[in-house]
Formats: sequence, structure tokens, C-alpha cells
Amino acid sequence: MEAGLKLDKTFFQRDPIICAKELIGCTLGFAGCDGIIVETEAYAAAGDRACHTWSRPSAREFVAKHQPGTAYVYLNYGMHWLFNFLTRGGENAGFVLIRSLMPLNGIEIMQRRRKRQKSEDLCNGPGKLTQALGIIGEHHGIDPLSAIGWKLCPRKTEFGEISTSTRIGISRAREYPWRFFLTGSAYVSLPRPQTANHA
DNA sequence: GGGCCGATTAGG
DNA sequence: CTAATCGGCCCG
Repeated sequence: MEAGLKLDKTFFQRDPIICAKELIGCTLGFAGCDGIIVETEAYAAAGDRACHTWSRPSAREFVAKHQPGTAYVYLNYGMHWLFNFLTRGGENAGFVLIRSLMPLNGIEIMQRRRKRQKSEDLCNGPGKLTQALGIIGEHHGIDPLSAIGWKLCPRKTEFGEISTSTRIGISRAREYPWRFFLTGSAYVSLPRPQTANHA
């Protein structure tokens, strides 16, 4: 377990796979609602056929023109906003998709937005957590480390075990074990692949 | 302009 | 299992 994990600009100046793993346990919040990140996925800008950069010129332009740590927010299936961090470590750029949170603050607001009561159902999916936190397209391109209303805090030095699995919901490049989640957490999105292993 | 696709979700 | 719903992309 690494000590003294800091969460500043330099955190995101690394490989998206490393960032995805180390974001587990960190706190993400917006406008009074927040939670602990318990599930992430990494997407590599180069060579990863599941990454937007593979088929979207606009995503490649985003990677080239924004600083590491910038929010990459997009609408999926015409309905759900999905939230990512841009990361870039030398030649290895990419995104970290935030897939699940364990809700901490603003529970009642999240319950109202989600039309759900159980705290396990508020943020256990990438489209659910953006709805719960109120993240929408206008947040695309902002910097959560400095933007008003945003919260991004490092995790405690001691933290639970992290498991890995292949990524969820993609049709291409299914083979990479780039999903990370807090082992045994009830706040992780379903399904949990049986291929999960310790990271 | 038209057609296709998709890092999802809720409901039957 | 499927419908919902639309931005990005490619084609023409």
C-alpha cells in the first residue's frame, strides 16, 4: 500500500491504468453530493479499440488540447452522461471512466434525482453516478481540481483490497483487465465478472 | 440529410 | 430480454 498518495495535477500525469487503480478510494463530488470512488476503468488513447480516440477525431483533439485531470464528459446511448478524467503520462495518454461511488454526502439530493432510496442504488454505475451528482454535458472540459463546486480528495493511506477484471459493456478490446474495483464492495456496478482477480 | 453505433439503464 | 434516445461520425 503506497503511502502519502497526493491528488493534484501530477496525479493525472501518468498512465491511465495506474490512475484508474489509484483513484479507487478517492472522493469525488460536485455541488454538495459526493462519494468514494469504488470502481473505475482505464481506456488507452493509443492502441485501445474501445477508447473513443480510436474512432472519434474529436476525442483525439480533446486529448491533444487539454491538460491531464480535465473532465471528459459525454452522452452515451442518447441518455446517460459518463464522466472520465483525462490522463497523460509521457506517451501514454487515456481516460479513466468513473463507474461507481459509495455515497457519502448529499444522499437525499441523490435519492431525489435518482428516484431510488437504497444507497447502493444511487451511484453503482457510470450513468447513475452522474445523474446522482448532477453532472451533465456542460462539465465537459472543466478541471475538477480547481472548478467551483467540485471535490476531489485523496484516499486514506490504509484502504481495502483492489480487484481487477475485464471492462464492462464494450464490444471491442474486451481482453484488457482494466477495470478496477474495491474488493467486496456493495456499491460496485453489476454484473461482477467471475474473472475478477486481485490487482 | 440519412444511417449506424454505442464505456447504459429500467422495467417486464 | 428490449426500448429508450441522440451526439459523433461517415457517406454521398
